[in-house]
Amino acid sequence: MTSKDLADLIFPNIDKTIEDYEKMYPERDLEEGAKVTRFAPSPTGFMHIGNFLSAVIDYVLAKNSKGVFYLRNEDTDKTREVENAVSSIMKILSTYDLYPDEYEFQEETKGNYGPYIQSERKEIYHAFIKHLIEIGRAYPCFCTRETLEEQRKNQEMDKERTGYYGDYAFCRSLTIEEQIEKIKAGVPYVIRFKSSGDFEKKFIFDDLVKGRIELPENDQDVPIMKSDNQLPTYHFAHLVDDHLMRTTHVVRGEEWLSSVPLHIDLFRSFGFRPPKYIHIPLIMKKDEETGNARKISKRKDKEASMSYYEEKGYPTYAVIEAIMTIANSNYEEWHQAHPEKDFTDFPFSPKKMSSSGAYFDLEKLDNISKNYISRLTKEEVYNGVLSWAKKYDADFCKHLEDEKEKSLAIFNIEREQKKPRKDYINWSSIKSQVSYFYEDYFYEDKEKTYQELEEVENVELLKEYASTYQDYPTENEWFEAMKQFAITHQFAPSPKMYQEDPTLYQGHVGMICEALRRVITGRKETPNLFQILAILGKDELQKRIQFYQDYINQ
RNA sequence: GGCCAGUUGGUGAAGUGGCUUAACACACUGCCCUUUCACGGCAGCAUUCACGGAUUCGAAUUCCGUACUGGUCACCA
Repeated sequence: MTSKDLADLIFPNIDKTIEDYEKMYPERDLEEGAKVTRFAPSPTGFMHIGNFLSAVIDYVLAKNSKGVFYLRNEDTDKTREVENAVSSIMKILSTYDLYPDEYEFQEETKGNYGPYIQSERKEIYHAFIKHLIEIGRAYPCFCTRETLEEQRKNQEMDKERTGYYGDYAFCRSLTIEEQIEKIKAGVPYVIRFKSSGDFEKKFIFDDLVKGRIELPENDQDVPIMKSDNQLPTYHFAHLVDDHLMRTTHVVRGEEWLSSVPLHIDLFRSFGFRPPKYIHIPLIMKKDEETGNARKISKRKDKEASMSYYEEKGYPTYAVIEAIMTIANSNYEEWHQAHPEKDFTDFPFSPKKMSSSGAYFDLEKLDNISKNYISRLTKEEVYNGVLSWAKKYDADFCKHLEDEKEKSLAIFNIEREQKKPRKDYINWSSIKSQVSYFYEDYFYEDKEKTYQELEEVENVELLKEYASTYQDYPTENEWFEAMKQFAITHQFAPSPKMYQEDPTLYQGHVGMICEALRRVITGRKETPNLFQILAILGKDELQKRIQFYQDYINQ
């Protein structure tokens, strides 16, 4: 009996060889230096911001070098799989214009290196495992979970390193006859990789972010194929897929760093050249309770999920910029210097990436987003809010559509000028900032509209002002008229004059403006009053003053 | 616990032996502008780079130790 017999017994129907697959998936014909990257999520239906970071980096790396960015569905753990997970991932990627060059679900972009769904690659994995068994680098292991658990406890008690290695790798020393016998008897088994490392020896490799890393060589005989569904574990799928799909750069979270010696051992067992590794820092968050940094968690932190940014209505570009800033902190500077360039043109450098965990700063995001929205045209803002409202606020959406011209005018307040107003943080925040413009919201509930204001005096004066109000072509003319109105009612035309001798006046022009602002908007703080008046118009102005009077007289 | 990595202001960070009396951005504070808010302008915000020691004419930058934080040690990725 030889290892060949064992391999044939385990995989009787596998007849393709490694060479066959090498021919089927040849080296990619790309320009010198082109990078092939992949985004390889497991279909849990949840897009973590850390995953997104790696997707963005993958994308930039590929685009930057005229390479290929592909999507691979890592669905080897069928117990965690969620329905439609991949389509929701695709949706997020496309929201941010991160279209994979290759993936399974669309004919025109289906690449030549598929299938891109791991559960459909079983045969390929089996061929590779079969080869490993034949050359004596893999073996079936019949240990039950219970015995392994027990062994681990014993190791802990003896203060030994835990795991399946050395003398603890019990099934490693089974003879081929014994192995065949057990398989024929139907004993369940996993396939383990026969490691070649020595834990006492140092293994040195270069990570593109972290630089040179020294780790112990791998001496663990890790499972590479599961017993129940015969699918590979992550480690083995990584080897087979990234080799056959000709990935040049593997971008993943730093939680994988310590398994690199295993992965490289795996690559070497086939004589393959391992890809370059880019282990990116985890995205952290300050824990409220302990004050310590901790990995951002999908259960506790709403901002861990990419869906948060969509619900809040952050413009996609703002999110990209915030993410790119984590990737390389000089991104903002670069983008300011090259405003016409796309983020994919950014010369991302793994070396420049911080190697410690980064906080994703929501305040910074707000700032980026604010600046970004301030640079948009009124139409762009309108479309942004509208498409957000379509999904999340049907009522507001209706107002936007029914009163489109007015809405455009609102969004244009203090916009078409050198330094545009910056007060919209994201699409979801806009409604509350502009609601008073819309009659339905303004007149909905007197108490609510005026709840935050102390009483405004001089309502009669405002009424009189309203009767003289007309459409002024410029702000200057409006304010001149306002000053004139102030003077005829013994108000100073400027606060300075009033302050010089308050006894001469009833007040100053600003006080009238303030009163007016409060009465017609229900707020103390608003944008430019002239532009608000221009949008509302004389009739509405008078109506609102009357509304206020009814409110205080009731 | 073993192994690995990280530690620069409130935050993200630049910085790889002298040009650093530590860049930039966010946040914060004060003043100015101003009919409110926002914008904008000006000013302030780490005499110091977790701590201790060593190397050096010279260290945030090199080395050693300590502390703290994170990662990893699954038939999960």
